[in-house]
Parts: sequence; structure tokens; C-alpha cells
Amino acid sequence: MTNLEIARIFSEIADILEIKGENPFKVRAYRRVTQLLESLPQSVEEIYKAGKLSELPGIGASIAEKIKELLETGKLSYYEELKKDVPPGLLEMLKIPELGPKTVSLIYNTLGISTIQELEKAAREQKLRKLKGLGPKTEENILKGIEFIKGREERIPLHEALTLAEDIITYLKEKCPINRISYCGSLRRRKETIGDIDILVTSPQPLKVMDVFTSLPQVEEVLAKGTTKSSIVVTGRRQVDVRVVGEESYGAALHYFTGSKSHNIRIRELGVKKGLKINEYGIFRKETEERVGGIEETEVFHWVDLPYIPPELREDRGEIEAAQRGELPTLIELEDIKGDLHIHSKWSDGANTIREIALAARERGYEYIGISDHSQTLKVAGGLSKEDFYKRLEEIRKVDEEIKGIKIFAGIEVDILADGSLDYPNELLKELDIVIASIHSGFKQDMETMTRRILKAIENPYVDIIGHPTGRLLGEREAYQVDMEKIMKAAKETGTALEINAYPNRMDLNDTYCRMAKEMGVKLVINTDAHHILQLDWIKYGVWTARRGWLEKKDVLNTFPTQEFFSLLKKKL
DNA sequence: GCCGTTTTCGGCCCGACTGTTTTCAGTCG
Repeated sequence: MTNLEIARIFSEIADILEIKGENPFKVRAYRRVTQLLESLPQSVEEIYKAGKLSELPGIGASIAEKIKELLETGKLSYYEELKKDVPPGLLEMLKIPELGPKTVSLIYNTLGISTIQELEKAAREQKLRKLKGLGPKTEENILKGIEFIKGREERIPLHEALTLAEDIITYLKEKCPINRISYCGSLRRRKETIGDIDILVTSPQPLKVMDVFTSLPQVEEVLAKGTTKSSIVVTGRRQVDVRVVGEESYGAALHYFTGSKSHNIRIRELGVKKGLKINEYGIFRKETEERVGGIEETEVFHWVDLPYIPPELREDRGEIEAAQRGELPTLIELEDIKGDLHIHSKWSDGANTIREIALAARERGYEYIGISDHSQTLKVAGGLSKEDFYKRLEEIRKVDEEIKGIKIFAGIEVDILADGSLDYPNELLKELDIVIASIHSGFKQDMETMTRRILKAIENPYVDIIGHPTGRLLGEREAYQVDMEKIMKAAKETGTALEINAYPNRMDLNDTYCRMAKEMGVKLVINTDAHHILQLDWIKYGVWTARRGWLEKKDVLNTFPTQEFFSLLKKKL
């Protein structure tokens, strides 16, 4: 049983307990362990076998026992029992905005409604407003909420959310007096997908900000409008929240709205132990209510005796403990990247010539690039015939000679074919400086076959890098089944690097695998897979993913200067 | 259900907004 499968069960247990009105802290315990399992780099099964389950934070005797039962029998009697009390439709109903466990429970217990369809019917027939605490407005909101979840994508990619947030910020800055402004939430933490967008503002005219915000050109619906907080739905069914605070509170609010929720809870708990109250307005002494800080975000950490923790780490995945031990990683920065090795040119399906790419990269301050076009089998993407292979190689060498101030490596993105062999023979591969091997076909093979296939590529002495190692496309295609632990072991043994593909709908490896790679001592490379020189900018998505995976400069090969970088690639036979 | 150099029992983060209420519960982040 995988970590995610177990996490799913615990998450459902938390939902059921909530509907049943159980102790909220018990619910929290299950939510916490869900999160832990979702982001755990190692398999929980391995940890269990090593007898170290209880060492994980948030796993005590009771949950450890449940994990054991799940791993050994594939079932959990406690969960099976719980499910008897609560129809599955109620859990679906929880996903409707503004509809929480109390209301769901009330509706179920009084009207016997247990599916969204029944709920919708009852709302239309105005039966809900008869219940205590519910009225016509709630009824209307429930109907809207049902429409809302029908129509929207669960989460949008980081790239899309970033563009939307930046547009809104630019607009607000133009139309109202604003001192400080930032997007917060999972966007600032650079999660690969974003639910809602949160924007924090300080302004001498908060009401004006509310007015402008709720009348943005892209507004489809205003969910709430207050004096300091408003929520809207914009085109594309995305919810955006804005919050205005005083200047003295900006830092505290920035921390608060950046989250994650569980990180915040941990920080506030530390505050309580020190006799402090920490909220979005500032840091206060509990006894006297005296304000001791809040202007800058760093003050929040200072007052609970921690060094600054970058937003990308704030997931309660051990960053607070690491900070307390003084062992926070010095995260890689965008400026650390010295080159991009996975760029497509006109020779395959890219939009630019080698010369254009080299000039654009030099402009960015890169020291080197790799031109890595597709190999022959990938005809849909202009894969290079053997003849073109040599012509292109010749051009790369020529342009490299002509353009000073940047080294152009001759690369390739060679296909790993269905049987694990490569799309070019070694005689061709050895002509190149850098070989990236990737999978572009046969995604549905079973885990064993797929793993063997990649291992075979890793064992090829000419393969330096495995490109987009899990093959996922966010919102389009799941990662293929693969035994990542085996792959990473082999990568380490052979000195093969794994790619963090920064293309916005890939971000592959993901953050959790980045961290696993680091812990296993595997070399990593961040590349854009750019098909146009404008896409060279997308390197930031790779760097952000790396940061979420706790990576430092030294963990990523293309932070090293040209000669050193080249010497760190796999040693050829 | 978890957790502990002030605790093995009694705590467990904090506030805004809405809709239903005449002072607050539910939901959300």
C-alpha cells in the first residue's frame, strides 16, 4: 500500500469524524498524519519495517497501529466501522464551499439527505431554509456552491496562478494608493498547483482597495466584501481573496497568509510557550497585550527563537525542527543557475536557431547552454535523422566558435524506447557533450517494465541525465508507474543526474522526489525544456521546485562554472 | 489522537465574514 493510498484513508477518517462531531483535535491529528504521508519522501512501508513509525512527528501508538494494520492486511477495521455511520455522499457534500461538517450533519440528520443530488433538489424546493440556523441565503449559497464545484478545475497550475495574481496586483497598484502588496498562500510557497489566490495589501484607503478589487474587470462574482477582507471569483472560476492590514501588521500578516496552515499552527504554539500571542496583526505579549513586533515577517521567527524560514519550506515537513537545530538548508537561488542544458532548437521542434538561443542565454548571464533536440523516432517533434544529427552537430560547433562569452554544449534528448534501448547507437551518442535520455512513449507499461526501461538507460555510459523522470503532465497525465527508489540508487551508483524539468506543466521531478534525491546523494540538474527563447525564463519554476525539495546550490550540477560542471557529468568509459 | 526541560493529564492558533441571530455558530484560511 502506498503512502498516498494510506493518506487518502486517513483524510476520509478525518472527514467522517468531523461530521460525527468528534473531538476537533482528534480530527486534526488525522489531518496532520495525512499531510505527513502525502509529503514523505520514503515509503511508509520501509519505515514500518525498520520499526521507526513512531519516530515520525504526529504518529503515536494509535495511528502507528492503524498503519500497521493497513500495511499487513490492506484493510482497516476502524475505518470500515466508521464508514457504516456516514454515507459517502456526505463526504462529497463537504467539498461544497461554505458547507461544513455541522451543516452537512444537520441536513443529514433532519432531512435524511445523503447525496449532492438530493441536496440540490431540497435546496430548489426550499426545504433547507426550514432548518434551524439556515435561511434563504444559505440555501442560495448551497446551490451556487454546487454549481461552483461542478464547473471548476480542482487546482490551477502555479504558472497560471502567478500570471493571474501579477495582473491583479498591477491593476490594484494603478487604481489605488498602495504601500506594500504581495501575493501569499500556496502561490508564495510555490506549490505546483494553487487553489485560491491570496493578496495582502497595506493602504491609506482600505475601502478604496475593496471597491477596486471587487470591481476588477475579470470579476464574475463577489463572494464577500468587508472593510478589510473581500473574496471574488474571477474568470476561470478561480477564487481570489484580498486582505488589507495596517502598516504595523504587514509582516505578521504576510507570514500568516503565506501559511501553510499547519506551519502557522506550529509557530503559534511556539509563541504560546513563550507567553506570546501571534496573529495576523502582530506579535503581542499575552499578559499585557503589548505589541512587540509585526512590521516585518522576520520578526515572527525572531520572537519564537527561529531563523527566517523561506516560504517554500513552510509546510510543516520538519522545517521548524531543522530551524531549531540550526540545520536549515541554504536554498538554491535563481541567480545560482549558470546554464540550461535542455533547450530545443529549430533542428527539432523549437522555434529558434542555435545562434538566437545562444545570444538569449548569454543575455541572461548564463555561462553555458546545451542544445538538446529530439532523436529520430520522435517524428512528431521533428526528431533528427542521422544525417541531420551530424549537420546540426557541425552548426553547434561553428556557432560555439563564433559567439564568445558562452559555451554551447552539443546535447540531445534521446528517446528511451519501449524496450529500454536508446533511439541512437552509442557511436552517435559519443559525439555529443551531453546526453539527456527521456521517455516519450509507452506510458502505460507496468511499474516493473517501466523501471527496468529507465534503469537500462541509466546504465548506458553515455547517458548523463534522465529527462523529466516521471513523465507527468500536470492536469493532463499522471506520472508513469516507476520504482523511484531503485532508479535513484542506480543513478547514484552510475553518476547519472536526474532532471528537474522546469516546464510549467511538468515540474518533474517534483518537490518530494527532489528531497529524496538529495537524501540519497543523487545529482540533479534544473532545465527548462524550452522550445522558445522566451521560455528560458521558466527556469524559475524549476528552482522553486528545487527549493521546495530543500535543495542547496551544491546539490544542483548546473550551478557550477563551465569546467567544473562538465567534469561533474558522468564519466565516460 | 498527540504530546511533554514548567505537564503522562490537560492542554491543543486565531480572527474575519456571513447569515442567522438579538449575541452567536459555522466556515474558512
